[in-house]
Amino acid sequence: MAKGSGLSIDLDPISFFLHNPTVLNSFPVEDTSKPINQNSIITHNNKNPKHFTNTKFSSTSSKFFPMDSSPAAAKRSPPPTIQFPVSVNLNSSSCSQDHDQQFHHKRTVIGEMDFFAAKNNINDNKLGDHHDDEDGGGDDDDADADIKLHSSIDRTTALELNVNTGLNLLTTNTSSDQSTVDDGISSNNMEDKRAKNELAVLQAELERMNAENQRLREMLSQVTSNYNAVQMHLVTLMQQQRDAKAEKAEEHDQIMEEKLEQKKPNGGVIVPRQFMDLGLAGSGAADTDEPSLSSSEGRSHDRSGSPNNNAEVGSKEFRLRKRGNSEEEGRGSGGREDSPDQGYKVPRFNSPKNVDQADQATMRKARVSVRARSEAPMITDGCQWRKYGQKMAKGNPCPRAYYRCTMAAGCPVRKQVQRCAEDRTILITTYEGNHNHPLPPAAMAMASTTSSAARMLLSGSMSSADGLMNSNFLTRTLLPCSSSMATISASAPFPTVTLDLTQTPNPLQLPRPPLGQFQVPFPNQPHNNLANASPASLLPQIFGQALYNQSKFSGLQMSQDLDQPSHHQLGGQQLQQGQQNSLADTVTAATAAIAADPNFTAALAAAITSIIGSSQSHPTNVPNNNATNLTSATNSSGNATATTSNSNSNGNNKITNSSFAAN
DNA sequence: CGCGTTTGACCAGCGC
DNA sequence: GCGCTGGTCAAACGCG
Repeated sequence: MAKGSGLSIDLDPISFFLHNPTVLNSFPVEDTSKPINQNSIITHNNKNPKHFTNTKFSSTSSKFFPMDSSPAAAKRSPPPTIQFPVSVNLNSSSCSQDHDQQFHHKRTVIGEMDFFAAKNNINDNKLGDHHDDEDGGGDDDDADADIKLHSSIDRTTALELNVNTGLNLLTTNTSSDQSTVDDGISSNNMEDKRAKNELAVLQAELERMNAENQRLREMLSQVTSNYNAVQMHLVTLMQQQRDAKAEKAEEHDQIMEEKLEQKKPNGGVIVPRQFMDLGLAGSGAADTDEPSLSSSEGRSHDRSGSPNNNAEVGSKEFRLRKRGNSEEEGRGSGGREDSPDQGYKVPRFNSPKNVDQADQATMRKARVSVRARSEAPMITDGCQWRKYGQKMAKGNPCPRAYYRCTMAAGCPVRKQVQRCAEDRTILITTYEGNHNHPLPPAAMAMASTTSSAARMLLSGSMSSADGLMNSNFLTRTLLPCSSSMATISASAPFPTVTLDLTQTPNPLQLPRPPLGQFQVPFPNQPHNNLANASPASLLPQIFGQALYNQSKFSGLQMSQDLDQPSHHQLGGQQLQQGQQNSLADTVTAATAAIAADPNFTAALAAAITSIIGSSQSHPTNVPNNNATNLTSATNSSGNATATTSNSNSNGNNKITNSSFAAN
C-alpha cells in the first residue's frame, strides 16, 4: 500500500491542481526572454520552486496549459487557445532585479489589460475580491472561469489572464483584509506575505492530503491482511468441523462394520471404509459454502481412507497408514488403496449429498498452471512439497514431477512441475486442490491466487452450458500491457487457468535467484519491489487479487457472460492476444462477465489506477502489502499475460491442464 | 534411523 | 477388448 507519497497527486492531477492554485506559479522558470512569461511569474515560485515538479499536468494541459517543466516545453510556442507561460523567471536570480516591482507591475498590467479592460483602475485586490465573491472560496472555480473566459479571447489576452489567475489564487484569501488598499509599491511586502501565507496553507493542505492518502493506504493494507487472516481462520474452523464430523462418521462406520461382520461371519465383502469416510467427510465439507476446503478433501483424504486426517502427524504416518489400509483392504478395489475416489464413485455419489460432492470433485479438478522462466527445478511458493512420482509425459522429453503438499497431513493440494518441451527454460507448475490447513504468509499469496482462480473457474464452468470458461479479464484489466496471457481452458478434462509469465521482453525483469530454486517473492517478504520482482512473484498479487475479486462475482458473471458483450473494458485496457487469437472469442464472454458487474469493474479500475499511479511515482519503494505488490507487479510484470485458451491450442496441453491450486 | 527421492508397477480413463 | 496415457502408489534407495 505504502506506495509512497504523491499517489493522490499522480492519480488526480486535475483535482489537485484545481485545489492548489499555487501550482500555476510554481513552474520552473526556463526562459526569461519572454516578458509575458515574466509577468506570469509569481512570488511563490521562489518559495517553492520544486513544488510540483513531479505532478502530472498533462491531463490538464488541454484545459490550462502545458505544464511541462522541461526547457523544451518552456520554449514551446503557446498554443492558439490557452497557453500558459510556462517559462517564467521564478528563481530568485531572475527576479532579483526588482522582484517586488515586477510583481507589482505584473499585477497592475494584468488587472488593467485583460479581464477588466473597461475597469483599468481595478487593482489586483479587487480582482481577487471579484473571485472571492464569485466562487465563494473555490479557487479552482476561478481558474475554470478564467480559462473559459480566455478561450474566447486572443492568445495574448489569455496569457495575461492566466497570469492573473495565478495572482488571484494567491491573493484570494489571505489578503482579504488588505484588499482595500490599492496595490502600490508599498504593498509589495504585503503581497509577499500573502503569497507566503497562501503557500503555507497550500503546503499544509498538501501535507494533510498526503497524510490522509497514507492513512487510506494503511487501511487498505490492513483490510487486506485481515481478510487473509479471516480466510485462513475460516479454513481452520472448517477443517475442525469437518474433522469432528469425520470422527462421528468413523464411529458410525465402525459400528456398521461390526454389524456387517456379525451378519457375515464368513468375512464377506468388507464395507469399504473409504467410501463411508469419504462420503461423510465430503458431506461435512459440503455443508459449508466454502468450496476451497470441500474440494480439497478429495484425493488425499479419500485416499487415506480415514476421515480423521488430523490424527496424521506427518506424511510418513499418512503413508504408512495408507499402507495399513491397503493391507487391510487388499487391492480388492482395483488393487489400489486410493481407489475410493474412483472405485467407490458410484456409491459415493449415490449418497444424499452426491450433488455437492460432485461439485466438489469438479472443484478439486480445477487447476491453475503457471508458466515462468526458471532454471531452478521448482518454484518456491511458500509451501512444502513432497515428490511422490515422476513420469515421462508424451511429447515432452522432460519428465513430469508430481508433488504433494506436506505442510499438513492429508492436504490434498498437489502440483506438477514440468519443463516446456519447446523451451526448456520455461518451468510449468500446475496446482490442484485446496489447502486444508493454515498457510504461512509466504504461501498465502499463491494459495489464495490458485484458490480464487479455481473458484472462479469452476463457478464459470459449472454455470456455462458450453463449458467455455470465463476469463481473460486479467489480460484486459490487470495486465493491459502484457503480452503474455492467462489462459483458461474448459475443453480439457479439468478446467484450467494458465498464467503465462514467460513472455517477458525484458529479461532484466527476471533476475535469477542465486539459490537453486526459483524464488517467488510474496507480499510479506521483504525486498519485494519492482527492481527484483519476477513475473512469477507478481503473479500471486495480481492474479490472486483479481481472481479473488472476480470470484466474488463469478456467479453473476457466468450468468451474464454469454449474453453480454464485453463492453466494460477498463479504460481500453486490452490484452494483446497475438499468440492465441483463437481463444479471444472464448475469453470475451469471461471478460464481459467480469465487466458486467459495475462494482467489480469500478473497484478493479480504481485498483489498477492506484497501482499504476503509485508505481510510477515510486517504482522502487514497495511496502509489504498486497496492494503494493499488486501495484508493483502490474508495472514490473507488464509482460505477464492472462490468456484464455483451450488446451488444444497450446502445445503444452497436457501440461497446461495439469494443475490447479487453491486455498 | 528418519526423511525424502527414485522408479517400476498398477490402475483408470479414453479412444480406436 | 485392446492399447495408450496420465496419475498414483510403494518398495527401494540415497542422504544427512
